[in-house]
Amino acid sequence: MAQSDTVTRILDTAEVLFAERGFAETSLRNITSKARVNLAAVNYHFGSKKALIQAVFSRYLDPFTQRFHSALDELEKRYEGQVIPLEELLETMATTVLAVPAERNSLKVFMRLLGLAYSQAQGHLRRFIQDEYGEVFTRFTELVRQATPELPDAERFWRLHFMLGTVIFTLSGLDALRDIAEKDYQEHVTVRALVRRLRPVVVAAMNAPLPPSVDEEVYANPKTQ
Amino acid sequence: MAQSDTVTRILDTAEVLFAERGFAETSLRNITSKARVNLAAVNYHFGSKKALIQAVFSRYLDPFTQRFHSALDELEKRYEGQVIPLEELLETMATTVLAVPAERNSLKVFMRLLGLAYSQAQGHLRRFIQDEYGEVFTRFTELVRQATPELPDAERFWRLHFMLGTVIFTLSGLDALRDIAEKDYQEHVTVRALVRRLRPVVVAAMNAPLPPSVDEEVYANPKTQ
DNA sequence: TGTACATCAGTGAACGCGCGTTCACTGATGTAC
DNA sequence: TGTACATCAGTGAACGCGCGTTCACTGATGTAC
Repeated sequence: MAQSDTVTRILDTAEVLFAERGFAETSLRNITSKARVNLAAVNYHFGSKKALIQAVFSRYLDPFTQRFHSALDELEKRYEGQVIPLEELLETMATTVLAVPAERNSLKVFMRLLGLAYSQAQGHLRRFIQDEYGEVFTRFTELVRQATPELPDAERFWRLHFMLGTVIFTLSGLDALRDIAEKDYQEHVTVRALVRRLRPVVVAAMNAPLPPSVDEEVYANPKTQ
Repeated sequence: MAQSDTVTRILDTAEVLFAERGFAETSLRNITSKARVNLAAVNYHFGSKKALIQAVFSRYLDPFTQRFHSALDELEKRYEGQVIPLEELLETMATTVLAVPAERNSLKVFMRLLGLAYSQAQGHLRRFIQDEYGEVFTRFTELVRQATPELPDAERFWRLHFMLGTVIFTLSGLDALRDIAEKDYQEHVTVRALVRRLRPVVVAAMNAPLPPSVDEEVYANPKTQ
């Protein structure tokens, strides 16, 4: 086994198992036996299970942030100081998200991992991701701010997270949802088809009318459609 | 300790710990020591950890489905066979979701649990929820179908799940998001305030224009806002 | 009213098991002189 | 060119620990006659 093929095999196997069952539910013995690698190799190469989890994320997020920064650079150059439209920003993000894992056919895995990062306990992981990759997200939200000057800052913040929820929830639960959709509507759903469906929904959501301020709020007439 | 106060204490403690850290990360020893109850009591009263997890869900979902059915009955009576507008349906669902846990001040816990049900491995849990509570969800989606006749069935299916993602992701990650929002925008966010923000977004998302069919799809002119 | 027995909630201690991690070790390859 | 030593990837076996579950038991309350 040449000069750390082992490391790659551990990462490849770990990301699949983590995505399928979560971090706590996946033991190092699961990983190493499936990867046909010695149990002690994980601790030898990564130091600990925590560090392995972080390494799995880095392998996706490092190329992602790099590409996303370049894509945003290009966009800024193309618009020469003019405001970049929201659709362009969303499109660029979608394209980058799709491009990265395409190299190893596992967008699903990437999305499941992101979903887990948010929902699983693993406080260390949220901190790690924020520290290492928070910057590119900040850059993106600043551009979104310029593209949506009419939105109050807090409203924009919440709507971005609403949409983040939509995307992560849908794509990370894709397998289960796809099974239902296939059974009920006889259509096979690709990730790209889903992104096509997501586009108008996300744009409409970001451009939705502002909620009434608290004192204006009244009981809606139930007869108004 | 009178006639199964113990059961209540176990459930009260378990739901909080499960919501905070997930199922696998919460041991029976965590629960029983915090609830100041004997370790063996969980297996005595519930039979197993799995059954305890399901009991925690039933305690929320039983009253929820009951109230939701009544609310839908009332709505159908009020509209006497006419189509119930989408806004009414969404409003009714929101009201019911808010009403149930209000009785014990833990909407947050309820939402975290729902989020976990989707994202954690726990296959038994998804099956349990589908079997026990699938019916009311089916009834609701049928009413939504009547309210949105212009949407293709598959499109409606996906949009409902997009919105489910938004709600579950936002409310289940509420604490973390609230911390950020409070720091950056100096506003304290209540769940009710969030629901107020969610309303127009969800409506706009459901009413978004249909995506172009695959053959119509062309590269958008980057200059069009 | 009294006694014998059954039921039930709860307990304390132990069970075997799988976990992440550690440690002493091997054997191949690279480096210094 | 040859030898001694260092470095490095990888290994096999064991470590202690916390886990869910089980089991024999207690003591209070209810029921039958």
